[in-house]
Amino acid sequence: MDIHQLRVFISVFKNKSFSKAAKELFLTQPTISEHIKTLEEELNCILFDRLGKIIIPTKEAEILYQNAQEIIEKLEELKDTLQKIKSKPSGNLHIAASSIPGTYILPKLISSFKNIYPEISIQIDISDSNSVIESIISGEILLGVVGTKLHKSKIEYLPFMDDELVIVSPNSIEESYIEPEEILKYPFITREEGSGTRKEMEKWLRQMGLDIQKLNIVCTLSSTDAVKEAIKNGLGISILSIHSIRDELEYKKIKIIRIKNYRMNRTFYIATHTMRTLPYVYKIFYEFLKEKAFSL
Amino acid sequence: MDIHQLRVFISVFKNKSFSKAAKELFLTQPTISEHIKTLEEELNCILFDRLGKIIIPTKEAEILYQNAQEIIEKLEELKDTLQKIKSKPSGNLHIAASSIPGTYILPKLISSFKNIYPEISIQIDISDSNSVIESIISGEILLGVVGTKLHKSKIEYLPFMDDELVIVSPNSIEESYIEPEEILKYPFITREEGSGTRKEMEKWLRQMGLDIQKLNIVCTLSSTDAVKEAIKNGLGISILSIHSIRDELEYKKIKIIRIKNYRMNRTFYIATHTMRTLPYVYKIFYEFLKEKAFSL
DNA sequence: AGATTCTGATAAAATTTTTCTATGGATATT
DNA sequence: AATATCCATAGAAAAATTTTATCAGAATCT
Repeated sequence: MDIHQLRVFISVFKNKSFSKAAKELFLTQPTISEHIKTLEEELNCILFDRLGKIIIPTKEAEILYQNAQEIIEKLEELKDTLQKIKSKPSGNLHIAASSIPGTYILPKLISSFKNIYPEISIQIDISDSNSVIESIISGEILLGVVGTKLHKSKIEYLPFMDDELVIVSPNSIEESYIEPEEILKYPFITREEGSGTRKEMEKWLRQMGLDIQKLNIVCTLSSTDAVKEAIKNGLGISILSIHSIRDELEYKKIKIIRIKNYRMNRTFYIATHTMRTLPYVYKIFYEFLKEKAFSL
Repeated sequence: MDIHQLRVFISVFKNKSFSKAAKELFLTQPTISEHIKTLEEELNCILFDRLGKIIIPTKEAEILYQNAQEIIEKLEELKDTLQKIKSKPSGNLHIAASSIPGTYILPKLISSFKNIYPEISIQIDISDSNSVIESIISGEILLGVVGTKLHKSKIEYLPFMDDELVIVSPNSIEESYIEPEEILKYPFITREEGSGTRKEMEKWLRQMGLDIQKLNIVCTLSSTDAVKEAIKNGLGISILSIHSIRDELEYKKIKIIRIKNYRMNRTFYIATHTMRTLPYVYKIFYEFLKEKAFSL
């Protein structure tokens, strides 16, 4: 059954005439006749008694009229709903991010996003870049923020924010610029094996040509905050994202030591699946991030 | 939009596959593709993300799924309703009848009809045959019972019951068979001018070759009951339908005088419009009357 | 009563939509 | 790397919708 037929029926019922319905719907009268006939056959009942000049709807027509109207209304409503979720973003935003973006970058951005779209609720899952990408591929998550590019064919990466890894030390250390090898001189605080940050750290040390085995590791901790506390208390130095020590730097609780002629820069990316359609809320958030990119 | 497309969509959504939907609906996979494409265009949104081997429904698809199911359910329900009013007769039966059938024949029949179909409520409008036919032609009434055929082209008449008009007299009169002219001897009670029964009476007297002016009219009354009372009290004779004096004859309150070699027979008909469709309740009642025809 | 003007029905042609076959490219599985 | 399975696309075939043209019946108006 076609909705079109129901519309035709409704017009005939209202106009009490096949030909008037034809005019109303910009169709010809035989077309109307045909549609009513089809409906009558499909529903196995007579809808109009043709008395020559006038037609009279049957009881069946009265029932059909009520229901047909409801069905068409429901359909219009549905179309409306589908349009509205495009124009009035609300709902749940479930995103994943690796630890630095998830902990130090997104919360601030999300706070200002919530000011614009208060009805949108947001959930951030923090894990490492690898898990974030995996959950996007598996379809669990539609949008992530990561610091590494993986599975390049299936994931679209939009550069979104720069990060710099710096050597963070207690204020007690006087030097501000050192050679890479000098790192080995200082007591070093590290993250637990397997953590994303640990891998990242090792990658950079290797890149500077340092043998990780030769590090003077005094402590292994399992969170960035714990590492920061250890540094504040003069336990040693570590390598951290500049984003993670914004406050501590401002209040001069710790200091940065830079390596001569060397910067540990990296970029965070917004990661999405190349083939998935983002619901409107996600698109909005995506555009928002794009606009705010590189602003911190 | 075709309901068919919604069914296709629902199948794809449930099966999470175009080709499985094709199998389920006995269509080919390209047909399914085409239908989903059409829907997507009509609703102006993507319904499934095609990730190669698997498809994932979008948010829009989730919404459409809910609504499409409801719409289809509503449609099935509607078809059901239209079938049910065929199988479970209930509702209102509005019929018209001329005075004798309406007063003395139908009540009894309706009583036994109600025993079979208790949910059907019945209204009888009693008027003269002319008005009954007019109200059928005007569409006000779908079924009537009358004693005369009028407007034969538009009305279908089904013979339904015989009537005999008899001369009714007080028990005090001894004769039981008289010649037509002898009617003039007796004091005569008549109905008011314009009433159907009066016209009928005049018609029969004229047919017997009697001059109505010569009747010895002692009283003009406006209901059959009043006439009967008058006869019981010995005021005079009258001509009445045999149906209207069934009880009085049984208890011998009055007597019948017949005319030698002459019978005032007529037939009652069930009258319906040739072009109107009878709702199922009416059809049932019509069949019921047909079955009970000539049974009283 | 007869002409006119409504009404809807019908047949045949034109058009549009639906469906199929065949094929291709992509992804997942072994 | 080979195979199987998935969806998309193009073109042909089938089915449906719609139109034009015409008819017959009913109401209306001389």
